[in-house]
Amino acid sequence: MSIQAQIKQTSRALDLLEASDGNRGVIEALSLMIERAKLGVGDQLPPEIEIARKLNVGRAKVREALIAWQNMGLVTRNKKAGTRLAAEISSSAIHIPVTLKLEAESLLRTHAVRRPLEIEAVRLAARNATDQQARVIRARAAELMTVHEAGEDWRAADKRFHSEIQNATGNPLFEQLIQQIQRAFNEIYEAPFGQPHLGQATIPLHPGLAEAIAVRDESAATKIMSTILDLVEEEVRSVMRGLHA
Amino acid sequence: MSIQAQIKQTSRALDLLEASDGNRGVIEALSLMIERAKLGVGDQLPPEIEIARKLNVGRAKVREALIAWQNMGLVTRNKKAGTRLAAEISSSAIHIPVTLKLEAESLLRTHAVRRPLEIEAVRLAARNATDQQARVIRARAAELMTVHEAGEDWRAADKRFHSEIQNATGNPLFEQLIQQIQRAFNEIYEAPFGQPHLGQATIPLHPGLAEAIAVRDESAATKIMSTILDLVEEEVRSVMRGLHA
DNA sequence: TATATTGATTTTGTCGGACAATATTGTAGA
DNA sequence: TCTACAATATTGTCCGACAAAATCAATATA
Repeated sequence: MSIQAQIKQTSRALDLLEASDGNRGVIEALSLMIERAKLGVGDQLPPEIEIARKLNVGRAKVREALIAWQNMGLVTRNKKAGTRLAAEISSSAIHIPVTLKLEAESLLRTHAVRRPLEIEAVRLAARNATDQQARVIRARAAELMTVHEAGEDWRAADKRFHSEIQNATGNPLFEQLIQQIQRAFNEIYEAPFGQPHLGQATIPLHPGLAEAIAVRDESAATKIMSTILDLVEEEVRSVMRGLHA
Repeated sequence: MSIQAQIKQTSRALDLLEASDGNRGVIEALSLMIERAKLGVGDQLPPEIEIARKLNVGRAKVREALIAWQNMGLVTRNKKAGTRLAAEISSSAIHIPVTLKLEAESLLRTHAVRRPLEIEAVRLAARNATDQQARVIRARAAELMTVHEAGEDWRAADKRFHSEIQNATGNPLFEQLIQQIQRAFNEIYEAPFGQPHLGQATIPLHPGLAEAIAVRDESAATKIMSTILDLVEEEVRSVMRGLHA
């Protein structure tokens, strides 16, 4: 290898920290700025021009960083209204974009990916939940039953229940991943089929699930969760059959 | 509401299709262009300026679209080398961005999420693999062993092996998700710890895994995969311990 | 001949300035 | 008090220019 090439490599390795991928520097500086100013969800950022001046970079660079955040759903941008925070931003966190490529026939595939994650989440919840969390899970299940029996829209309550379970795993990634997959699922489901009210049949199973987690019975909990997922899958299949007919 | 405001709203609703979020139009046009030109993974796109001319928009707009794709991992961009496709792009697919928020201590958490996905992938592969796919998996395992015994860098071969398994599930979402999580894992791993050569100890187990899948033994296959994941996890733990000491 | 160096070229990256589009805000009038 | 209109701030888009870097080709050197 030539001397110059060696020098090049060395210097590149040294620069990796700050230069590694384009506007990372700007993003980090912005995160820090936000943290310092104690901006929370809903707060407005300074205009692009001002940020650019403050960070001593061009407006284009700031724009790219902000657009990247917009694509990740961390901020919303509007003319005149400016850029507003849509999620908590801390300088210690890395946001990693993952893209799911969804085609029309992806409904069942999405569900197939969700399955192992949900089951593992339930298992971990049964293993790791604190007594406090177990109580909350039981309460959420009771709440869900009340809403359901009253004939009201139970989806929000259902979501709260499962959120609590995922929260009890002790690993926030489960909640993040599952909910985003769920969101993707709804996105392709709503388009052709309208309002999703999937999973009605599974609701009577929920109190049992809560109970199994509360008494730390991993095997019973995963078994119930598995049944729930089976029912949902069956429902999806029948809806799709109905559509093709 | 004023008449003008009403008109405004109506026209906005009509425009929603194409204008909804900024450069969606450009992105769609680009997808179509790529599909027409039959560009696949690894192929190079025309330079920004040319794309801009062809789509009759400014270079800035094209750049934003391409950068959005870059952030989603769909393309790679380099000076002089140009923009290359890193994933299949078709106009019929939706790319849904999912962002994982990773904190410093996320290494093990990332692994914990990967675990159920990998195990389920292996199970499905054992169930669904065609004879042809089984043969390829066996071949990849043999290849991996050769490379490893020769003392060379086995990571690429390892990746090919696991890709083939995920491919054999019949559900492309598994491959997408697992590999992106893996990418995230490496991103936080490489930064503090340097070269990642994790999983060396698991290589001797790989031929057995290939064999189990080939003979459709789901339970043996998931068992071996589980062991492999355990070993990797232990390795991560020990590396982290070494660092804290 | 083979290898290393140098230089040319192409493409993305960054900047600055200008104007367009538009949502918000304020203001005047019914 | 509400409605319609105008002013204004901010993002969105375009253009032109140059910087930076990676690749490729030609040249020099061992």
